Amino acid sequence: MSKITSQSKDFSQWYLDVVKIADLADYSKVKGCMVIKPYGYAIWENIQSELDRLIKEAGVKNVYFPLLIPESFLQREKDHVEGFAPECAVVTHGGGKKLTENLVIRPTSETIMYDTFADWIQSHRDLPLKINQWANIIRWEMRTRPFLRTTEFLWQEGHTAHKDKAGADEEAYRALKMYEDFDKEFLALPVLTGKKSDREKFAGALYTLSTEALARDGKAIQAGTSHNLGTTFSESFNIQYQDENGELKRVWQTSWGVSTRLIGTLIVVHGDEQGLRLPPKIAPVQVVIVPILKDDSKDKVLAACNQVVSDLTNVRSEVDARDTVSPGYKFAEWEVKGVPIRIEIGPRDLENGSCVVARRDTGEKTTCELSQLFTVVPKLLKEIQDNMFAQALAYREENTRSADTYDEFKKVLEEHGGFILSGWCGNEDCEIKIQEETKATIRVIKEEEVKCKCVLCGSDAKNRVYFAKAY
RNA sequence: CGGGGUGUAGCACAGUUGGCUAGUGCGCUCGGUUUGGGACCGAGAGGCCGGAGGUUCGAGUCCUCUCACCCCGACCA
Repeated sequence: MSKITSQSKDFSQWYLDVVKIADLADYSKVKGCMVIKPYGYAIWENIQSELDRLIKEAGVKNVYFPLLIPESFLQREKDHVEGFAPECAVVTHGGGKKLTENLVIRPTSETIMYDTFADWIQSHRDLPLKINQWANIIRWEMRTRPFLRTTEFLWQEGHTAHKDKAGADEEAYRALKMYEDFDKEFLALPVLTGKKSDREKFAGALYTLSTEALARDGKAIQAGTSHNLGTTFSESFNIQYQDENGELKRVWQTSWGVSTRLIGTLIVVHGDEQGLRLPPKIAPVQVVIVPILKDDSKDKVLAACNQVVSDLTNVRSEVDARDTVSPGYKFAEWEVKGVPIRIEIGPRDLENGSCVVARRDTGEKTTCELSQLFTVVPKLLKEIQDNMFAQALAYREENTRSADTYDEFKKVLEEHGGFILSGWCGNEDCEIKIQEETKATIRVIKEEEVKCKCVLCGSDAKNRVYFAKAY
């Protein structure tokens, strides 16, 4: 196993090293795609199972729709096709013949699902309709990076239909809140939430809500999105229902999703010089037990280790019993992989009936009685989970600054990066000019009444917004 | 598609003004000693030097063409 520190001159290289050395994923021979390895996929499975539970608790049912979408479906909605056409992979042949109509590999499933929604929805009694799909999608991005942006990625996409705007608003904000809570509770990620500017919103949406995390290099990363699609798609796909008065009406829709990018987000937010740090709730291995093996005490030590595994019920623990590498090697390896707790057990410990417990989040080592582990470990896992959130939150707060003038804005951006809270007049020209000159974009709009001036043009601001350079 | 860079063993890289049998470290295999923070000694295996063409007595090295990948931008979850 190679090491991280020496090669990692900049953040980008550090990131690639962590992905590789923590054994999460490899580049695939297919350009822009990646092979997710067992350890990386185990993280995704944990994210999936926890989030899937929350989705179902909200009354959303899982479904599966086809990978291939007739090109004409996409073309039915003008903004949507304009937004996605450039990044679509298109199938032109099948069965050895040229197809009469090209099939697009889904870049997102709105169109193919909503064509069917038109059949499923007839009456107000059919509403709200709430479904979710776990799937892979393809977007032909120009530059890719494992987990953060890949040509193919795995995600979850929720799609709902409602009687009116209020129903869709409520659902869009419910999904946003669900993501915010999930990010906090399971991924220990503090996120900013709010509306995107029209320029940054989803192609075809009325508005887009987003959760935004802050990476250690001071760049923002969009972790999840939730869109109120208005009646855009119900108009192009003719999704209508009869209300209580027999009147024919268009449904209001939402869609919302998070992807394998969450894994990339974990890396860029929680990672450190030693590699990955995983929040206990989604770590594939929560506790690794490293035996110190000497010939005369080997069996006793291993037996004690196995006993710890069986004592730790409801904890994902395992013994690293390899005798081909030294304990020091194992320590380093599991640190790169981000395992929250390491327990060391050797002959010296056995004499005292104790062991060494090391935390990945702080590096702190303590001694603990073996008989107490079953209470100490769960408590410590919770503490690590909370501490990681607190650390990330403190980092974000330290790196969120406000700027009232454009000079100040540019200075903060250059010196610190991070989020910058500034007034914005709501004019797209100002937004574009700021982006062109500084690379910073509006991440989310703070939805509250304010009295301040636009950071660029100086006219009355509609809102304060968080700017940042982004992934 | 623009700008920069790299292609030599599984990985990371050396390789001088062209010169003998292409090297080093990590990893791998075998043997032994080790094991509380990435162990050590010894012996091995592993190469179409990205590809094609050229110059030359002789090319990893020089020339031409090509291909691939990486980084920075435009695009984006």
